[in-house]
Amino acid sequence: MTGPVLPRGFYARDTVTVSRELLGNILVHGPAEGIIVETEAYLGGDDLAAHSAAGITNRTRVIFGPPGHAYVYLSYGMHECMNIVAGPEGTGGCVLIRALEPVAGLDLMRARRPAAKTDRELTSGPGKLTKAMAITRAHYGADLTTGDLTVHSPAHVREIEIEVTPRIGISKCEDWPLRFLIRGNPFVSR
DNA sequence: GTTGCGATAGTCT
DNA sequence: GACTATCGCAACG
Repeated sequence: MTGPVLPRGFYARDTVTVSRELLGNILVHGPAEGIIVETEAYLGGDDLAAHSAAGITNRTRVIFGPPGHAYVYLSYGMHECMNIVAGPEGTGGCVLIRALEPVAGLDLMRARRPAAKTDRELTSGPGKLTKAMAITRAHYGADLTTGDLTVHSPAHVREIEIEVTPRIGISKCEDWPLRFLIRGNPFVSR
């Protein structure tokens, strides 16, 4: 059960706001659905940890396009990671989706993630969730407001507590507090 | 429960 | 040619 698709305007606000408010919303791809429980903000401008810091290249061009589109890239040569372009067009901000709480299509996810020994391991990391949700680089540039891959508000809004920490796995701007997660949720990474 | 390490390929210098 | 916005397994305690 999900509410309406988040509109373009949701994503057009500043990247940190979008990162925080994405928590609790639901990523939907066909029968597979998961609540977003952990995100990271990657800013345009002087955030040297962001891929957009390299400027507009073949890989990063979608980050500088209109908000609400998917930026999917290959990490460490084998895992895909999914981001959502945020902020006004041209600013180079995006939000990395780091973890989901699976809510529908669990059997499908288990089949796609044979390495997961428990349901907690299905989507508790950026490379894991793309596998479980069948998100690939074919979704590069996909419009999340109209396509088969969408983000919905929840049918019933729940009160959540947001925890803020530094981002994971980077070697620049390591102490910027740009990782956001739902406090106490067992499906967050690491 | 934790720590350490190798795999693997696309992207940029 | 170096460097990754990671994961899973093996070897511990």
